Amino acid sequence: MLDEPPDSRMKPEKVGIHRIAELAGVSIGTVDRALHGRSGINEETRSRVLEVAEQLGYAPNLAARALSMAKSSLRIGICVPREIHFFYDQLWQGVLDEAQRFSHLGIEFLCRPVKELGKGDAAVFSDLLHAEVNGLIVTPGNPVEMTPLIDRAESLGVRVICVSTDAPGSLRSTIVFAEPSLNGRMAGELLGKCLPANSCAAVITGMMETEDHRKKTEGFSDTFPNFCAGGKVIAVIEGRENEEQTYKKTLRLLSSEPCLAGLYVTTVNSLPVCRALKESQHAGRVKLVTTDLFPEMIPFFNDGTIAASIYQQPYEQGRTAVRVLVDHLAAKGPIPASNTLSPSVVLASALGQFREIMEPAAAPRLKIPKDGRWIGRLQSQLR
Amino acid sequence: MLDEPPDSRMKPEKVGIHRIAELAGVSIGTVDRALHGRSGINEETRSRVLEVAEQLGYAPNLAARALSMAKSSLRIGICVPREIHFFYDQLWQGVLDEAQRFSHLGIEFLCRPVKELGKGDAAVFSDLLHAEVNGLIVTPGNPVEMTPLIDRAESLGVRVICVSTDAPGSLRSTIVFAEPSLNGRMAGELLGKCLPANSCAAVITGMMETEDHRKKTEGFSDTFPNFCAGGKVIAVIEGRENEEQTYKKTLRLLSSEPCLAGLYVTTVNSLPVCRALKESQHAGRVKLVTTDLFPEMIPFFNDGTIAASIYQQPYEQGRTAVRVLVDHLAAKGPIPASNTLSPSVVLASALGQFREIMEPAAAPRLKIPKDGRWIGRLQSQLR
DNA sequence: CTGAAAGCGCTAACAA
DNA sequence: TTGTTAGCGCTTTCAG
Repeated sequence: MLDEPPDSRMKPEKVGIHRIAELAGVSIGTVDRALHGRSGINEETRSRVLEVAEQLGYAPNLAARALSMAKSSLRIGICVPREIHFFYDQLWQGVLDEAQRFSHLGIEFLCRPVKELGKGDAAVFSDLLHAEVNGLIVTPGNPVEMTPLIDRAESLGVRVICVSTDAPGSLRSTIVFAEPSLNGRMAGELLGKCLPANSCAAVITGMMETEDHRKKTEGFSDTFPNFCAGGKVIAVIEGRENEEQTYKKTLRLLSSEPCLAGLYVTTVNSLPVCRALKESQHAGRVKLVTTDLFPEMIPFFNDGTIAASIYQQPYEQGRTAVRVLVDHLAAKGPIPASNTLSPSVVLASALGQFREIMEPAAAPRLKIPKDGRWIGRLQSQLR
Repeated sequence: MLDEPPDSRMKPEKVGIHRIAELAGVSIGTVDRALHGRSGINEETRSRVLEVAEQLGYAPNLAARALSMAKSSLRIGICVPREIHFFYDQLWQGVLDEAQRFSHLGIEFLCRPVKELGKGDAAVFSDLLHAEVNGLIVTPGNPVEMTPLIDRAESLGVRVICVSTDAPGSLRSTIVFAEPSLNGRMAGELLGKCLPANSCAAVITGMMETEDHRKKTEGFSDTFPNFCAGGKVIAVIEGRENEEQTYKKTLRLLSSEPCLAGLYVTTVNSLPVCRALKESQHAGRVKLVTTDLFPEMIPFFNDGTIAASIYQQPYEQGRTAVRVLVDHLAAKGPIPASNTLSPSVVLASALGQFREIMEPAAAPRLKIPKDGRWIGRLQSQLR
């Protein structure tokens, strides 16, 4: 163990706008104008200042900036559904957790949860626009209806980030999500690799009108045969988000298609499928790949009914959306054109890793301020 | 589209030490003393101030604090290997990216890369301790040698976070990693589910003396039979991190065990195994699960030689380590006892999601300041 | 024991 | 076109 004397590090001369001003022979006001491309400065002076800054490797002190801009602080609006809990609780939690971490930048978060995907989000959205937000995080349940609103926001200089669901034709600054077709393709690859050649598989989805459901189904159908020689997708069943209907249709499918070896459920509605499989003695024999993850699925993982689940990581989606927006707004960084998360493959052995999700006790029913108002702040550190 | 008038939100009165001082009828100096448990204040006054603060839900403005404490700012030391590139470049990148995001807190990062895991890290570590860091991020390649150093650091009030590798007996504040045995178990479950009953599998590892390699191997051996009825792990081969040796041993295994149906490589050394499989016409027929991910693996994914890879997400590990440490140091938040990431299952269909890793062009060979000194700063935003 | 005041580095409004 | 100056909210030092 070397016990060397503290190394003699020299303090590198602080480089701030004052230093630049000094070296360039101007005042800090001018330096500021040069650095920010503001008007009212001689081009010659500007380039001289910039050169000095560059030479010094100047980087602004963001703490100082945040502080000095404290009055005109940033406001971020959030318009995301409450239902389905399983998914959006996690998303909200991610948003709030990350928001909290930026409390010191004095960023204000206006949380406006909507009841359900696509229900009343347009009203809430334009409401937030009027609140003069600088950025908006939204889950556009109804892209067609939402697109003009998003475009208007962007044209007003309000950066819009879509989370979890896209509004493809719109001018939104970026999207944070797990591509639905990728979900389908991963499921297809997994099942294709796990089943013997010439196997039959089926998809149980919600409704093919829904883009998300359709894309997952297509992704699966395209991919499965590539990984299972001679494999076929013999049925696509629409459960229409209804438990009873899904349960019955699954039972019917199982009895009418005895060759069935694999099943892919594209929605969160996997419990009725699990029940149908168990009750008809198919559990474990028909390989089941589901979507997302919630506590009620645990037993079906443990007894082998569910082979794997493709998890869209809502918590990470929420965190990422906030992070990207804040990085852009506060640090003036660029916004990546897209931030697609890779869905993760959940296996029984790794269930323990998704603790936050599996222990409702640890994350008591998420409380979002009723009045929709929420200001970032860290836990009180009094004492 | 509702065009309502801007809602009449009242500005919530800013709550800072001035506000507290006002309401408590004291000066900001006194408030500061109360809030920080400093001496020289009447206990009665203190509790009154604290009460007011609590009532107001006061949270300090960290930007202001960082600014005013600019001289005595936080210092974080980072002691992580350079080699193997595949893995540690990503880890470093995650560390630097996240560090950069905290530049506004005026945190100073002392980066001291060591050549290779366990090579000279003790010296670097105690060096950093002398630099009076407040926190340390380290990859203890040789836990036994490192433990006393870590313990000393912690006893000096320096929080130590282990990344990627643990020093189990030490007093380190927390660990950020993907549990090796979990890697093995996931690989075992995947192969077990993809192979028919009574299949034979084998493990190719580095050396069983290495804890990481041993744990992965054990995890796999324990799990595989649970998911493959009658399945057996018929061989554990030590490639000793040597390409040639691994290649030859794999070839030998393949010819001596014609029943072999599955293979799990626990180390980054999977290329020679891929080559052996292809050249002996076993590619695709023997299901291969590998570890980690780097560009040279792409073709083997695409042609089906590699069925899946268990990826330890080094980038996320680096980011998480910095985030946890900064959250604790700057915001005085608690340090979670452990932060285990779930390894992700990489499939051919999802390769595109790991773009950062797959496109060396996009991330030109990571540059870590040679002198080991690095101060958080955002990319120069000069014009 | 308590109050007053000087910055930290930057932005923005106002003067020249 | 440029310089000057008043804060932003907090820590810290120096008086009272």
